[in-house]
Amino acid sequence: MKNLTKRQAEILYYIKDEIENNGYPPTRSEISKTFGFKSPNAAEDHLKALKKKGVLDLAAGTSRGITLSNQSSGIPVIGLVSAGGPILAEENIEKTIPNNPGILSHGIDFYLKVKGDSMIDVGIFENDLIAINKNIPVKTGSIVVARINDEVTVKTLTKISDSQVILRPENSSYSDIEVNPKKDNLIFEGTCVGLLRDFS
Amino acid sequence: MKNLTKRQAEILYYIKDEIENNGYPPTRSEISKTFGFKSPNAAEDHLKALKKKGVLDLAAGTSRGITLSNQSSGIPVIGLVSAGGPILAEENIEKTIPNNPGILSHGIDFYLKVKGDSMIDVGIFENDLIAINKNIPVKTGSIVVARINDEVTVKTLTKISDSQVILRPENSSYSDIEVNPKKDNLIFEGTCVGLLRDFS
DNA sequence: ATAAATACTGTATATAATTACAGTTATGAA
DNA sequence: TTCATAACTGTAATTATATACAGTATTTAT
Repeated sequence: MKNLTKRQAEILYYIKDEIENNGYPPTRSEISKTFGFKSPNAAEDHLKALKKKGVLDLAAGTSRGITLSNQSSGIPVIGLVSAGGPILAEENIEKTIPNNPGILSHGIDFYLKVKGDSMIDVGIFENDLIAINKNIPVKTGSIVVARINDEVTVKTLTKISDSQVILRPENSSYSDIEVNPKKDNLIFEGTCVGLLRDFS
Repeated sequence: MKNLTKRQAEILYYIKDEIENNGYPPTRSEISKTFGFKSPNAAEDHLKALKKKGVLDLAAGTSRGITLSNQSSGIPVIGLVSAGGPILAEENIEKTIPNNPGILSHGIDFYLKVKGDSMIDVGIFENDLIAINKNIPVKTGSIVVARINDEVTVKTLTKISDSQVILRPENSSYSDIEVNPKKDNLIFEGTCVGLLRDFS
């Protein structure tokens, strides 16, 4: 996705929101009213800019003819995470799947494709997609996505203090992972809020 | 949902389809063109009838102002199935959750809330929602929803013939269920195409 | 330094869209 | 039989909407 300006992002977000709430996109006038524009042409200009950047499409001569591109309406699925950069970096996004507000009780920032069998005792299997929320504060008992010295892992958080964090694999063949946040580089990427499995 | 006429169901389905494909609902003219009506008022009449029956809502003076009710856009979640009637009977529907075309590779007719632990070895846990497609022909190896003498169960289908059907619980503590379709009343309600779990 | 992009105001217009009113025909229920 | 519902045709008017053109001011790349 090309870099959107702050204003453009606001407008895209508003359109997304309107579609979620009303079931149909806003008109130029509605956009203008919301943002306080005195001319519908301000909205028109923004829509053209957003179209140019590929985040939406406009059907000519069609009222409310705004379609969000999959990219901007979908939720990214993260496969293997490359070392270094942020988890949501373009190179980590395997695909996007349509957003479904209301399907889970918490918001979903991304899906992570599960590797390995370290969580099978709680029914998380290889290739399952776990739904991650980045903003819920991590707490003991939650299943979290943690990055320890640049390696991304999914575990149950069983203890968290300044000097010791314990991450538990939910599989009796594995042992707890102890991390000292003062020595190791530990980042919590989010909390698991749901699971999606496709039998195909 | 009040009983829709065949025509009304066709029109509702078309609207649903348009929203899925375009991202916005059709106009009266577009509906009329699709169904060959010579007057946009035919569509208007249908919309009013559908609104009266509660399956959609119309925003006055608003182009494409059609919102599908949750009931008609969502997918039913089936909790406990009462004996007798069809699985999708109103009384079995616990709630509906928004439809998300594209989230799984097969269509979803309903979700079934899992009871018991008979499928934990394949990661299906109590209270998980399994996504069911009614129309995929059942085959060995699939996880199916079967109704045996009016009791609904989820198992792996391991053998199917005229005289013997074997349903396997995926939990080493349970034994295979053998059914003789000639003697017992066996109905396949659908095939499991996915799984949804909400950590809340 | 200059061009291009961003972020608007202001005006105007063709046309897209809703929606009312007046009918017709058929069907099933009271 | 008569009334309500369903399923349309046909016309028309108001208003909702897209969208072009002409500007202005600011910021950002080159």
